[in-house]
Amino acid sequence: MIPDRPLEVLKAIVRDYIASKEPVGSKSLVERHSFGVSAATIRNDMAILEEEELIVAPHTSSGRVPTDKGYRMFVDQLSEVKPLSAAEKVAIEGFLSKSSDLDETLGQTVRLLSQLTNQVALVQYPSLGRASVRHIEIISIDEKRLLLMLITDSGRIQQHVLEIPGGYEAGDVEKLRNMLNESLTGKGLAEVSAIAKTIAQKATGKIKPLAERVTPELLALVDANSQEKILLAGTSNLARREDDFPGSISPVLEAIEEQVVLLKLISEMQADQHGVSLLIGRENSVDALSSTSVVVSGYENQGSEIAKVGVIGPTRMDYSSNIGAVRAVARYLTKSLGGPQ
Amino acid sequence: MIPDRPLEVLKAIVRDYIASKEPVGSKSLVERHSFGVSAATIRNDMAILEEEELIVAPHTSSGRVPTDKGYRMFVDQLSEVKPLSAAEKVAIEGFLSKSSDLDETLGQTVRLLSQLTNQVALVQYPSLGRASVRHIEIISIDEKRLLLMLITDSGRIQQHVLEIPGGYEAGDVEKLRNMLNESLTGKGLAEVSAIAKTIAQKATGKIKPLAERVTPELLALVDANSQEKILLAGTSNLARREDDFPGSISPVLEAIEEQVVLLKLISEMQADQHGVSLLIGRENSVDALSSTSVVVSGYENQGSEIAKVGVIGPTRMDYSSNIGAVRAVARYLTKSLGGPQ
DNA sequence: ATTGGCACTCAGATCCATTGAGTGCTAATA
DNA sequence: TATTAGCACTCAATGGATCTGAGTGCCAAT
Repeated sequence: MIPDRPLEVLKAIVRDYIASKEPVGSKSLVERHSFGVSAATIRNDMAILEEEELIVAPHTSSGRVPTDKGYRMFVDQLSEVKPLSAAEKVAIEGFLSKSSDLDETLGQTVRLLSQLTNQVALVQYPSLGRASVRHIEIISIDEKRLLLMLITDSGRIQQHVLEIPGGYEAGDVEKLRNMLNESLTGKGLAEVSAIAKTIAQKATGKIKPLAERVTPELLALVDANSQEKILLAGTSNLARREDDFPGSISPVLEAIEEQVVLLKLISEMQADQHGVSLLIGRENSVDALSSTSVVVSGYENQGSEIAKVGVIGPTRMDYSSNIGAVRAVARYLTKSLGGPQ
Repeated sequence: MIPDRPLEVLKAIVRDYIASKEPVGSKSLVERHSFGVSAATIRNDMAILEEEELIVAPHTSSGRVPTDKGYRMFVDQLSEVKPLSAAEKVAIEGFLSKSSDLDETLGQTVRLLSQLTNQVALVQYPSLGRASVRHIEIISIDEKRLLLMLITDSGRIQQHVLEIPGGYEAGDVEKLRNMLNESLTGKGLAEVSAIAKTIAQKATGKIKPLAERVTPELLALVDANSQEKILLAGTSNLARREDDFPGSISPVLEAIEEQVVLLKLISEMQADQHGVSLLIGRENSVDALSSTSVVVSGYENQGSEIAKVGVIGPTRMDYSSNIGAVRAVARYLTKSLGGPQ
């Protein structure tokens, strides 16, 4: 176990390094903080920390820099996160209270979070594994085209335009719609597939061809729906911190734009005591992201967690305020989604 | 006017510089191209070009680099653009022929173009100044909520969830919907505002409160609809060309993420003989974009241009192939939108 | 108009000495 | 045993000084 003072020294090193980007040495430490001991003593403590691989020296005879493990210990020690300023709270309230449309809400959220933290922000679209059908609608656009809509109880609306080369009759569409709604409303998305197929088979007479045209598209909608998706904002915030990345930032940006990778990453993260979870540096498995940290929190709808929001930035980030911001935004988002329910 | 050979020299300089990123000197020019004259002669020609500010020397004794004006002359001379490879054509066909949903189509387009060109690609959502209402739909979601939809003839679908605190009756909704459709279908979006207001006033009895609740939201939808919007893809492609940007790329990325700025920029661009228009370096008025060039082309729906697609990249880009790709994608996009019409 | 010849320029590479923040170790001290 | 002062040592960074070579501009000859 690490004794007390060395732990304090570690915290001081992390804080100073985050602030200055310079490796921090024993002398500047005793200057900036009042440990009540001399630089030599601090040096002894630093030797312990180095032994434990919590800090490392970029080269012999230079200050120390926290390792991933050091950052990890730092955040785990973090008992309280920096609370948001009043102005920030107002900003959040203002932003999120406006609209009840899911797309808009998420879009605003991600921009808000990126401005709040000066990092790249991300919002995962609600995963719809557990969602269910609220309503299915079929609307006539013109003689040969229909608009098929799927509305889920999480508020997500998905639509697709269908060509009906031979045209259709309004009455048939009406009937089909009623059939679909009767059998599918309230059902989980996972069940839709099986049920819809039996409908297509049960359909008789004039309705049959229409049903056979529509149901596959409905399934496609369900699929598209359960396809995970991430919204990003503030990519330029990463670029602004260019020199926190050895070599070039471009591989980092590439990795972040790669939805699949990001999704896998955040889906594996489990919330900790603050309701926030984070991956520091190489704790994540993506090579290009080895000098970034990810901070995410889940947001909920109807009491169960449906997806995540968070930020991603250089390992050398202000964990305290980022954790605070992510947590706050996740809460407000939950509220905002739960509200109009 | 610039004589013939100097013009050829300019072209060679541009091409060599684009390929090598090194200022190009007289000697390497005569080596790589067969002008049939000596380096000294080329130097004379280069003096002319420099006189005309088409090229410039980074420092006294170094090769020359094209100026914005030089690039401009180069592209204006460009009689034919590089045709796409067969593989690229296949890629375009494959990508775009799939879906008839506008959102999806544009999303695919922008990703495709960014991959094709290795630049940042952008697609402007159709401007709806000239669009008209195809259909208005009101769908019941639950006892206290309605989904209001606006479908325009450009295929764009916009929706918004409405809270009706006091609840509503299905019949009233039906009536209102019919009223709205009767008076608004086929009308231009610009006219909707005035007409919708009179409907709210004409409404009587039970329908009146509902109408008064719905029409403002409808107007909001029209507004949101005519609000211009741009889709981006491949931001990391810019980062990969970091060293084409003096100082840092981050201001460039910031400017590009600033929708308003970009919109203004591309809306002012007029197509040239190839159906493509471009801004080179400082030809655009955005300071942060002074070392980027923008290549855009309009795409059409129903014969009239509705919006633009294009790429943005460092001034030192391969204009020929980028122009080719942008033009091709714009054409396929037009076809793809026009097709299901 | 073109060319060979030549002096000139200057960014970039290479080498070297200097500097100073920071270290690790040891012996003295509380 | 924990702390400290003292000191020799290390090494990145800094700032000349020098060298090199690609490339130029100009001129006299063709």
